[in-house]
Amino acid sequence: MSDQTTCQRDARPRRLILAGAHRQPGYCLSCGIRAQSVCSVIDDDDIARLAETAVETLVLPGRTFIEEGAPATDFYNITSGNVKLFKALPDGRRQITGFATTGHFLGLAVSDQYAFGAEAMDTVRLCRFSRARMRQLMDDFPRLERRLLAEASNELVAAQNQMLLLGRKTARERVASFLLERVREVPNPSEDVPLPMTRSDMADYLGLTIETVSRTLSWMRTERLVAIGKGHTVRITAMERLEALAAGEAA
Amino acid sequence: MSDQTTCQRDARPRRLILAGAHRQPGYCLSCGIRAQSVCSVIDDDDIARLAETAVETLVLPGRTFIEEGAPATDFYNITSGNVKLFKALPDGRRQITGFATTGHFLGLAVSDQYAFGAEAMDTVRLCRFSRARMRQLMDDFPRLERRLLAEASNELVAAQNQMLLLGRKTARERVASFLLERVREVPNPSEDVPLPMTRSDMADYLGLTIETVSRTLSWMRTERLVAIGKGHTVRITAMERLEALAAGEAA
DNA sequence: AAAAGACATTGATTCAGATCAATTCAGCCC
DNA sequence: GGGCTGAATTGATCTGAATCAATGTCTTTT
Repeated sequence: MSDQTTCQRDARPRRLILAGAHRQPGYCLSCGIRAQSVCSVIDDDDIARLAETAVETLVLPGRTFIEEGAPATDFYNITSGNVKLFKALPDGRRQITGFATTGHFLGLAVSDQYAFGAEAMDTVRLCRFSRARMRQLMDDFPRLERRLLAEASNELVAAQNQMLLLGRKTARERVASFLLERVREVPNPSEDVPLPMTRSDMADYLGLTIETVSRTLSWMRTERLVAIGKGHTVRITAMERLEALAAGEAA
Repeated sequence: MSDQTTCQRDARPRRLILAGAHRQPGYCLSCGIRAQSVCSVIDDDDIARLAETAVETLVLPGRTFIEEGAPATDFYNITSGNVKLFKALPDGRRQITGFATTGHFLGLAVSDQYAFGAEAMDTVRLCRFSRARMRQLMDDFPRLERRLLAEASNELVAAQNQMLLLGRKTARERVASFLLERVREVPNPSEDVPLPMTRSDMADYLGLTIETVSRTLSWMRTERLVAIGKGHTVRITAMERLEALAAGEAA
């Protein structure tokens, strides 16, 4: 993380790598900076062609860096940090469609407008490509396209799960599902699960109000399903029952 | 449509084509039968390698041909007909995550289980590939992979819209959004829009009950927003107002 | 044409979650 | 520590859509 300061265009990296799923350290495909988790190694000889159009950006917490409906000019790869993706209605109602973190690609759209907004939840570092550049990169590196297709497929599965949640699950089932989704982010299921978002974000993600989220968490505490810790953490204390609840198997 | 009877493996087609978005007639990539709407032309010389592993299947109305949670062995391309995709909870609650028709690909998943079920709404004709075969096809024909990525991107956008609908829209807004989605399927917005699904399907798609769907359509009729025709058709009579309602701009 | 069955509409009532309204709590900055 | 501010919790009440319950309308079968 020490050399993860700004975009080092001139400092030729040895290998050019994409931040992403495989969680091994390497260099960002676009800007060549060292990133924490990466995949899709591309060999040395390609560097010259690639290290050109790189733009690395630092986004401050709370900043909306993709505006829903704006012309979709760029394509992003998150190098570090957490992002919430959302859609909104004119009267302010909001639906968070997902959370994205290190390695995620954003802005993949066939349309010429962004279909969603994106806001930084903490300090976010990302690499920005033009869409033309992206197309070129996909032509040059079929692995990138394969990778994007895999990511899109996974997101589609997640989206289908979320549709089931929003369309058919009760408040308790929704919160249980959400907590289990968060648990999958930590290595050990019995340790504290960080919830790096506000109650308002949870509500907008789950199609509920902050009051209902709060009440439901309180209910889970009295039912000994979870222990609510200080500073936005939760520990699961009855995994089986929580899983049954999330799956809609409750009485 | 005349020669669209069964899979004609031995009858060598002149060109091998993928059913899909471009809406031009041609031959199915996998089995070589003539399909109504196709794209992604692949040149003659590839036929020998391709026409092998073809399996064409005819699916009767109401038949579930992809079972949620079953091993994801195959990959499908719909040659004709309409399909509903859904997820279900153990107690029978159901969420339809989308409708698929001619040209759609199904079963694209990184996981080894199908994330959703698929049921034929009418007589459906489809081509089945093994997943190994699919991988090979993608290697041989980069256009196919490009095409799948575009389709996945579009579906992702649709899924995000649906999440906003399910999480934050009222019953009236949901039904209005649904009708406008259907209108986009017909060439002329003022003509009759077919609704080839039952009230129950609409309810399971919109996260409502059949009663609420029915009541809402009746309300729209009395408000002169739509005219409800015989045999599952609707005509929009106040497009502007319906669009405002769907967008959540109502008073 | 009548009977059966599935689908759709309409009405009465209930209820889960929203809304409105106070507190209470957790950081933070002096 | 003591105020300050935004977030979270808890309580009281309301309401949109669900549920329960007929009734009506197509389609298919014989």
